Amino acid sequence: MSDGIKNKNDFKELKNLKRVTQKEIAKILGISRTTVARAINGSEFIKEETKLKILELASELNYEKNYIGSSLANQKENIVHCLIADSFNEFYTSEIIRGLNTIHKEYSMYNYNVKITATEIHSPDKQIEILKNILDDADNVSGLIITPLNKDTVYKILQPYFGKINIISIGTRLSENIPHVGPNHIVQGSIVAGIVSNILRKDEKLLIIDNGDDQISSGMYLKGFLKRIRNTYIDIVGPIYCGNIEDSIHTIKEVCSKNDIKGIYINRYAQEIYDIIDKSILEGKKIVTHGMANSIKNLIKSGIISFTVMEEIFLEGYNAGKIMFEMIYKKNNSINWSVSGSKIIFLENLQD
Amino acid sequence: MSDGIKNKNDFKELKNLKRVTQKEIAKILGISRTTVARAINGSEFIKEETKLKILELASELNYEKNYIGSSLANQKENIVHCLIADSFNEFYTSEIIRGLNTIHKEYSMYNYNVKITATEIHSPDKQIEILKNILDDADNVSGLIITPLNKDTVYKILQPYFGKINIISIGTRLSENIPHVGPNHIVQGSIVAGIVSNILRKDEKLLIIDNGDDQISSGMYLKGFLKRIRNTYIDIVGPIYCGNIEDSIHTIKEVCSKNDIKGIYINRYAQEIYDIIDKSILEGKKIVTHGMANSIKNLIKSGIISFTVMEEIFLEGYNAGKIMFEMIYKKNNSINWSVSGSKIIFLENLQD
DNA sequence: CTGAAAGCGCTTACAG
DNA sequence: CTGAAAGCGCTTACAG
Repeated sequence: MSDGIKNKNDFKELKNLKRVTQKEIAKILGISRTTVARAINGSEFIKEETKLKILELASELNYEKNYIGSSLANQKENIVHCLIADSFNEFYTSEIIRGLNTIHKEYSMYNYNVKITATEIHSPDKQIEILKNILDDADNVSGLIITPLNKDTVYKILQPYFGKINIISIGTRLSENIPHVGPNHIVQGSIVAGIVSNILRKDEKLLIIDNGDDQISSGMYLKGFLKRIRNTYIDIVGPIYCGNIEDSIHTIKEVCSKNDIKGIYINRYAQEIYDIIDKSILEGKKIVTHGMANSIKNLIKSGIISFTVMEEIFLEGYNAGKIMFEMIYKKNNSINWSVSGSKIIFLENLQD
Repeated sequence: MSDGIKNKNDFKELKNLKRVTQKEIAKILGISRTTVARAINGSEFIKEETKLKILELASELNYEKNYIGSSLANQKENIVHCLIADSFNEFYTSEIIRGLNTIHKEYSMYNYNVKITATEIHSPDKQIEILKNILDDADNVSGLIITPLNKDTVYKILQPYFGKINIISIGTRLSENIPHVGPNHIVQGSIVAGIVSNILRKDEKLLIIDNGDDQISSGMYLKGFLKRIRNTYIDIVGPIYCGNIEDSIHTIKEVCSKNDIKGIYINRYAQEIYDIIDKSILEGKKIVTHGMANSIKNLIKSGIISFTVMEEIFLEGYNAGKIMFEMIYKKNNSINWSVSGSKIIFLENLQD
C-alpha cells in the first residue's frame, strides 16, 4: 500500500469504487492538486520521492486522466499534418481525405486540427520538401500521418523527432517500430485467389501476368495470390513476367490465342491493361482484380471484371486520424499495425 | 442584424472568425451568461423576447454548444438501455453486445452508460416485461436501443415516451419515424444473387427454396434475390415453397435426383438444412447463403458453402450506440436509417 | 520543489 | 424573469 496516506477514509472509499480524480489523490496524500498534476504529467519540477508516492497511489486507485477536462483546460490546438499520396488513383486520394476530414470534424471540439497535403505519388522529393518545411516549425506539430513515398529518406528525416512528434504511417509502412494503418496486401492477394477459385472450375486455365513489384502492393498481391491459387485444381498458366502494359497486352493476346484461357490475374497495371486491350479477347473470361477507380467501375458495369477487392480507404484515413487522437489526447501508444479491412465489390454492391 | 447589440466591436470580431461561446454572446448583448445558457437550453424561465434575441444572435454567429464543456459541467449520468434479441444465432448476440460495449467504453468519460439486456428471441413477452420495468423509472433513462420482438406492442408502450426518451431500433425496424440501425435485407438478397450469377454459368440450374417470411429478413432476402437472379441466363427451378426444414430437405432430394442442379438458394433455415441434409446431395453444387454462425463456418471450411453474406453486426451495435450518443449529447436527431453494411465471407477471409 | 489562483465552456442551485 | 457564484477535471502562469 502507498506511503504517506493522510486520509485513510477517503482512500478506502475510493479504492476501486469510482473514477478517481487528481483532487481526490491530493486530498488523500495531503498535498496540493498542482503537485499531483505535475507527477501525472511527468513534470521535471517535482521531487522524485513525491512523484513516486503520487504515481503509486494513482496506479493503486486505477487513476485514469479525464481527457475531457484535460483538453478543456489545455486550450492548446493540436495540429496533425497529413502527407498523403496524390493520384494513386482517383478514389484513393479523395477517400483517404474524406476519412481524415471526417475524424477531424468529429474531434474538432477538442481543438484537434488536421492539415492535409497530397503530393504527386511519383515525386517523392516534393513530399520531402514539404516534410522539411513542416518540421521547421516542429514545436507546433503534434502529429504526423504520412504515406512515405521514399521510405528511407523520410525515416532519416524523422528520426530526430521520434518521441517528440506522434507519427503514423498510412498505406505504405514506414518502419516496424512506427504505428501503421494499412492493408495486408498478401491477404488481399489471397482473397482475390479465393474468389477466383470459386468462379473457375477444375482444370480450367488461369493466366497469371506478373508485372513486377511496385514496393507498395503488387509484389505482395502476387505472393498471396499464388500461394492460395496453387492450392486448387485450377490449371495455372504462368506467372508470365511482363513488367509493363504493352508486353502484358501482347502476352495476353498470344497466350489466349493458343489456349482456352478462362480467367486472368494481373498483379499490377491491371486496369490500364483492361482499359485498352481489345475487349473481344476478354469475352467469356472471369476476371478478378484489386482496387477501385472509375475505369474499374466501368469495367464492372460492362461485365468485363467480375469482382474487385479494394481496401477500405475511407476507414484507413478515418482510423489513422482516430488513432492519432488517442496518441495525443490519451497517450495511448498501444497500436502497432491497424490492418485495414477489404471490401469485395461487384455489380450488385457497386456504389452509384 | 440582431437587436440589442451592446458591444459592437466584439460582435464584428466574432462573426464567422472562431467558435463562439455563451460568455461572448452574453458580453455582446450585455446580459449574464446564465440567461444565455437558459435560452440555448430551452428553459421556460426566460422572457420570450430575451430568448429570441439570444437565439437570433447565436444563430448569426454560428454558435454551436461545446458538448465537452457541457458534459463536464453536467455531471449527470446518461443511461441507455439496450434490449436486444438473444440466440438469433451465436454471433449475432455476442457481436452486437461487443459493439455496444465498445462504444460504451469509448464514451465512458462522458458518463455515458450502456446497460444491455438480451432476451430470448421467441419470447416477446419477456422483452415487454423488461421494457415496462425500465420505463417505470423513465426519469433515469436517457435512451433506449431496442430490437423489437413484437413491433406493435413495443410501439404502443413507447408512444407516450416519444420526445422524452431517445429511441433507436436496431436490426428490426420499429417504425418509419423512429431512427433505425440495420441492414437493407432486400439489397442483401440481391448481393447473394449477384455472387451466384458470377459462379453459376449460362443455362445451369439453380434450385430456389422459399421457406416463408419470418417478418425480419427472409421475405426480403427472397424478394431481392429473385429480382436480381431473374435478370440472368441462369435456369431457375422454383421458387418452391416448403416453409420448414423437413419439407425442404425432402424437396431438395427429389428435385436434385431428377435435375442437374448446380446451385441452391434457401431464404430461411438454410444452415439448419445444410447441417443435417445428406452431404452427398450437395457435392459439386455452388451454394451461397446469408448470415454467420458456427455451423456456417464449418460448412464453409468443409467446402459446402462457397460464400455467405453477413451483416456487419459489430458495427450495428457500435453505430447504434454512437448515434444515441449524438442524440443525447449533441441533440443531433438527423439520422433516420443508418444502413448496416454487409460483408462477403468465404474460406479466405473467414475469421479464426 | 510546492501551492494558491484563475481559467477552459458549460450547468445548476440559490438569491433576488 | 435575471444574475452572481460555485463547480465539473484539468492546466498553466505566478509566487514563494
